[in-house]
Amino acid sequence: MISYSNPVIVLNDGNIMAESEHVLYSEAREFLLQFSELLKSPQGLHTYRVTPLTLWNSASIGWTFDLLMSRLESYCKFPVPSHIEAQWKEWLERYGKIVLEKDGGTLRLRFKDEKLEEKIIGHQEIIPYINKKNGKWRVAPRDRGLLKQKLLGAGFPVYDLAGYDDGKPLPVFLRDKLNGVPLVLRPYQVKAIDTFYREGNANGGNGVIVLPCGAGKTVIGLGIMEKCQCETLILTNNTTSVLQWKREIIEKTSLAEDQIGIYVGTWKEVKPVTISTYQMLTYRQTGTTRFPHFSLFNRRRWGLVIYDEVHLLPAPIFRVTAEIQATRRLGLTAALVREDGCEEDVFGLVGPKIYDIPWRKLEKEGWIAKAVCYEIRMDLGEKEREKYLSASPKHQYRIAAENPGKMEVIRRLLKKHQGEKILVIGQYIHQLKTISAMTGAPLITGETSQLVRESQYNKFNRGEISVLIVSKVANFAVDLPDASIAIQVSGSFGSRQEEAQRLGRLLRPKTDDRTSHFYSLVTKQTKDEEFALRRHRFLTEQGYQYIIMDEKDEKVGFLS
DNA sequence: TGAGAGGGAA
DNA sequence: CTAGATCCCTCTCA
Repeated sequence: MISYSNPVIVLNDGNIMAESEHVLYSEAREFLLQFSELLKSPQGLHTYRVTPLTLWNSASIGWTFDLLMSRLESYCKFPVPSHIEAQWKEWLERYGKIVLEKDGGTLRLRFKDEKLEEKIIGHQEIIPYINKKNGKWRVAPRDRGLLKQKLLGAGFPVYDLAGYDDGKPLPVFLRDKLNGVPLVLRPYQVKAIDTFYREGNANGGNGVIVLPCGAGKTVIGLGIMEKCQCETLILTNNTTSVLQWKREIIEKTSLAEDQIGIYVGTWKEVKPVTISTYQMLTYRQTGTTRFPHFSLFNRRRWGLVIYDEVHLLPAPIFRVTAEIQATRRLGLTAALVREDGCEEDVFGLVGPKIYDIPWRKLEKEGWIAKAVCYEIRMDLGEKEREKYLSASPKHQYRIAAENPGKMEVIRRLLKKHQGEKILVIGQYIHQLKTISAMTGAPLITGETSQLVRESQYNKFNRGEISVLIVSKVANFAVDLPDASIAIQVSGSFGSRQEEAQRLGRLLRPKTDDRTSHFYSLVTKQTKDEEFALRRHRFLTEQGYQYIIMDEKDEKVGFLS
């Protein structure tokens, strides 16, 4: 029921405002994220944005317009402006109105609404992919992806029911090899797998699954391989991750080592299950335009392609992906946010977001550790402030991020959490070296050899050292040990993805059930503050609250 | 034959 | 855009 005591207002421009301190807020947030995204989250009043893409994602998991509106009204202070309601209805209901289906040996585009057919005729860019005969819109199978991409770009999502090639069969079964028993999956993992693979449903078989770090995304990939029973190509973003996939497949499925190939710079093998990197595939000889390794997509009859860390998928891979629309495609990520605006390509070519479980829900159920986030704000010293003001905008962020005043806070936090496993994470090597010199804790950067990294990680794991200082290596390293405390001293501009990744380091469940603490150190009234706010956005969207502290450890507010 | 440095790319 | 990490390839040296 609409009521003035509710927390939500839909504005005339279509944005949604919600009172973040309201008792109904966390419930409302979970609902709003079903069809919108968080735009701004200042204290007190949060803004959400609805776009065609956010609505299509919600349609793809089954929301209808009427269901959405009736549920929305139960959180609203006032009725939704009628022109906004009409706009949303139009956008949402486009999903499913244009269907691509099999028709003999070719494909056919069918309209459930004649008006849409008329609208689309006017779009020049799709003409090359259409052959209109006897009132039927025929599409060549090889144009399946490009047509979908062009139509999506024009604002018309295509509901693809043309089905998949099964690929070459490959028996795969989940099993706990160590104990010789079937592998037991967590309930949400089973649900994610079932959502992807629906028997007899041509639309089951492509899409993106979003799950926090430590929630077992690899196992979901393996579970889907078990459902598909076919040869599989797995793409990921670095070699450590390639090796990790291989190890998990050997440990947790019936597949033997010789059925798994890795395809990277130093070692190239194509086997029934092959694991490669995005950089391998996007490699081009300098000065040429060919991608010599794209052929990997045709080396075997893959029935499934898994895109690990799909938020990092580079542009050329989208192009190949457009050509393999008849192959099942699974995207995995902890945070489906891109700062380059290619979300639409992920949606169009890999698939919509089909499964997404809020981080806080997994926390409540005990699958990931409890975590509290802090933003500690401090001043910039007089001398530094002068330097900041006279610096070019390009350098200002760095000056603020490297604020020497952060040192004292780090010292205090290290003392406060003495005895716990602590990661200090930052973006500037110079700053990290200073911290390492001050604390005596070892520093790991991209320069550190794999051997040394491994030995430090082991010492940290065994508790021989309790503080580890890490650069951006922490963003990519899958083998970085986990901790219960993280101190973020600087970060990559506005990267939400990075912040999510860093908190993720603290989320492996703790044996003693302890709470993890994530500290973000920010210099007041500088660009550092601005970027920090942007970085926090993904986690606040997930329901994490940042407790704002001043230098003296006094609580001064909340960001939620 | 393999290790290691260096360049280019995204 | 930044700064940094990573991966690919090629070249050199033993």
